[in-house]
Amino acid sequence: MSNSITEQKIKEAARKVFVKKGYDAARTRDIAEEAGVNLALINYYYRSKEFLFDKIIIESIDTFRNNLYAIMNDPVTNIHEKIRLVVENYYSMFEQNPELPMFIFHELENKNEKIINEINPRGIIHESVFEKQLIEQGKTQEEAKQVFLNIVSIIILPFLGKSFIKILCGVNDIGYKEILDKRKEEIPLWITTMFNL
Amino acid sequence: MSNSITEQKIKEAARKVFVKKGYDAARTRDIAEEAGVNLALINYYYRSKEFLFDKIIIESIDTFRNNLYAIMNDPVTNIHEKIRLVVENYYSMFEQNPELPMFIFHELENKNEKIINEINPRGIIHESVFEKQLIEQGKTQEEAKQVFLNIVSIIILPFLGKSFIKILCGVNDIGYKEILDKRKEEIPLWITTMFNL
DNA sequence: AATATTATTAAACAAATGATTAAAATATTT
DNA sequence: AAATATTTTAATCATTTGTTTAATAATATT
Repeated sequence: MSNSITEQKIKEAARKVFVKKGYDAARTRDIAEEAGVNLALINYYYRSKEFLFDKIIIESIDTFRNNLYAIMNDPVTNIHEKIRLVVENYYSMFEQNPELPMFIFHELENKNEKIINEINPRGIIHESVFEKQLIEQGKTQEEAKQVFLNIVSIIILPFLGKSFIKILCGVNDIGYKEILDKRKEEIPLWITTMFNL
Repeated sequence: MSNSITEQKIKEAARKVFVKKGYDAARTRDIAEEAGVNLALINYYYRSKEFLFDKIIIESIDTFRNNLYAIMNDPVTNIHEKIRLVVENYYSMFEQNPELPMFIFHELENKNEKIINEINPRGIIHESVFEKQLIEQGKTQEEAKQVFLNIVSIIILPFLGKSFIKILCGVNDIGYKEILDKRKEEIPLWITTMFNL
């Protein structure tokens, strides 16, 4: 009953369609077609478009969140290693799935009340190992949050705003890719320089 | 005929509704109601939802773009003043209209082919005064792009991802606001430190 | 004042869309 | 093998939604 092949096919197709088009533009018929499955089976297995969507967005956010959490709370790695790992983690995630960050950010801003109650509420930076390590370096809790926020901003925004960046920098797809690759190397250094780490 | 009161009311209402809900979730009936105007008048004055949307998104992007362009090409201000002006410009823009950045970024990624052809194609950083000033400081063109991109990333991402940041940092609306206010002061220093300016 | 043009309205249309139903096919249990 | 439960299908429903239409009102022009 639970976790039939069909059920899995629907979820995978839904993930694909929702991530690509967003909740509002995604059609249940798109999902059924992508899954190669009769339209009615979506409601049969998942009750409604909205229930199906909630499952997927919550899974996406949790994956996103948990990766970050694991890196930031590893007691073995130091500050510099953590920064490098965060960069590598998100670069590989977003290079494989360039539409994922916009999906998460957009849907989270859109329908936040409902979703937020369902995802793991534990803050990632607050009382993390990363925070402790920064405090050992003489930073305050508030500064630690800003360090963290700048890491995330510098990594994610270029993935969120591909077209935006192409316009701003006056480059094409190749130029965009070059800029991103170059950044990947520089980000850890930028962060350590910026905060004297 | 052109620019009647009704026509303006529709455009203003449409801007409000589109920015808040996005193209896909916005209903022509929402716009008509917000404008206090008969539904048919939308098509009477603007032909279709899509034509109306295009007008608004292109205006939004151009405003966004032109503000940045003006600051970055002012021959009078130096690098540090430009950075501060960019920060102040976008903070005041986004504090007044917090949903604007997500609107622009999301729609730009969504329907980019059509929109991109209509907006001012001139790159903002390429051959700008800001770029020249950075080159005088010994930076390359590629480095200048990265400087610019980091400024934009650090400023905009926290506005794009309010919920995201609240989750990551484990703060509420007040904590979010405090973080943003604090950043505003720090960003120029971060950028100059990061790039040795 | 008469006429033409423009603006507005209420109603309706056609297509799209999420969901349901009842029957058929398939699998499982007795 | 028969009976029962589960899965799948095609058709249909009820709403929603962008758009159009035809009539009316308001305004401008002659």
